[in-house]
Amino acid sequence: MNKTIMIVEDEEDILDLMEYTLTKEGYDVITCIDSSNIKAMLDEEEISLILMDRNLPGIEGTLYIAKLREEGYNQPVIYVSAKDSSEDIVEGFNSGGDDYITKPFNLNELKARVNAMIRRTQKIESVIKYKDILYQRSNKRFKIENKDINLTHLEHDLFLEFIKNPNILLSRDVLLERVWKDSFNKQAKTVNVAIKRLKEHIDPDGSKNYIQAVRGEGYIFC
Amino acid sequence: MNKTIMIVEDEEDILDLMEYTLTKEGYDVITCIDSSNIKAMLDEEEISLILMDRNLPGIEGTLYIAKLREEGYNQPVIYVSAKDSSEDIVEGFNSGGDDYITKPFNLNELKARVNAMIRRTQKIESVIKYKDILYQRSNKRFKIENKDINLTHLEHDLFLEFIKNPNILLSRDVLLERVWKDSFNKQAKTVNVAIKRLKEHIDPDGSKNYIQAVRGEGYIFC
DNA sequence: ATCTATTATTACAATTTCGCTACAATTACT
DNA sequence: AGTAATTGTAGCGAAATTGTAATAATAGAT
Repeated sequence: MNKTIMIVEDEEDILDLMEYTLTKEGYDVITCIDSSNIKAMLDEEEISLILMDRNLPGIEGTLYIAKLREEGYNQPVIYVSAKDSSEDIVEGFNSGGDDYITKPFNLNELKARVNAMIRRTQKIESVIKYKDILYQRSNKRFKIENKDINLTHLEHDLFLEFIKNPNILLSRDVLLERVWKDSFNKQAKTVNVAIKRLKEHIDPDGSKNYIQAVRGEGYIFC
Repeated sequence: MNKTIMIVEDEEDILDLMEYTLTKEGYDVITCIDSSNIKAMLDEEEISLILMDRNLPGIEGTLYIAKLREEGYNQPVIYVSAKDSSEDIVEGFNSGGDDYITKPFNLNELKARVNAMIRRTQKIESVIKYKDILYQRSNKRFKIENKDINLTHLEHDLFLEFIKNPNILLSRDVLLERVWKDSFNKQAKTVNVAIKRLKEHIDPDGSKNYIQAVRGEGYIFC
């Protein structure tokens, strides 16, 4: 699945150039020529990165991003701007930006910075390790103490959710929402049974205690 | 708890300048003048960011980082280098770097880039601290003197109410209303017992006296 | 020092939660 | 379609939690 990048830029030729370059690099690109429908896009699509001009019609890019951040939008932002003084750059970072590219920019550097930011923020780590548990994304399989574990589809998704959130309490509601696609018509007790079945596979003799119930709250993996 | 930054730089005056700047910015700094003990440091300390010169005695910085990445070290890396061509920069990112600052650099920009990288990569966990008590929102757990405390659901809610209102007198009615959902059919004496049970868990030997009764009024936590 | 109202403690009953099982429903695969 | 595997639901029992009431201890007033 391609990652989607949003480019906000009002100069058409620069916009086209960036879109062309990043599309060729394997990204899906959504373009905006002003800030009017950025939020709607962010709400609808899964945007992995925002490339942001600062000189937008109507509003300064950094002010817009600062507002977005306040509202909880957390997507990484790389400014692409002709404002190139140290003060401008610092302002960009302080407004919530993650990187700053000055115009005119080198296309290879743009690609490199975009790739690096996606790499860092999307954590496409091919393996996840936690204690004696190993997960390989390539084949979607878990190993515990180097032994292969056979899980059903549901158990896999459930365990992965725990592995991704070690030491974090997950309520039954949260689990239902994240692991079960059609969570609305499932009842919370369903989680109990699913977890019992998962435990049977990852810790048959119950010695490890990876997943613990927190009474009245949910389950925690540690 | 301060985040720790590792600086790898063989030019002493630059190293000192960076160390001074980042220390003033509130970071702990570990310095290396060559690559010889980087790995040992990474294994021992919790390093949040690596600032890396490329011209190290013995090995090219990008090669070293690429090797680290292969071995699974995942800490964010910002190169700080005099090599400033586009090719050099792209090479830096491709080796596994997350940002690239060219020498000579502006100190404010260094700070801004460092702060932004830390902000992005360190999901700051939300905690409440009061004296030797720590509450972690992520797992809804309390630590006292760094030891995990096991509380029941009710005790948890009750203690949290006190932690949120230190040095404020809370009447039994207020507590009932805020902590018990169905407060209308509970009697005030219920609070007494709940508090006694809470105390047993947070202060078994009664030495701390976190929560005190105020005769005729309620309870106060301090 | 004694008395009294308030709080702490204890014991027990009521309630809630969770793990487990058996079985039904659904899904996946041949 | 037929079969096996997976997943959801309901109910039971054990265990933990919580509320109530009775009793003991205590602080503050007289």
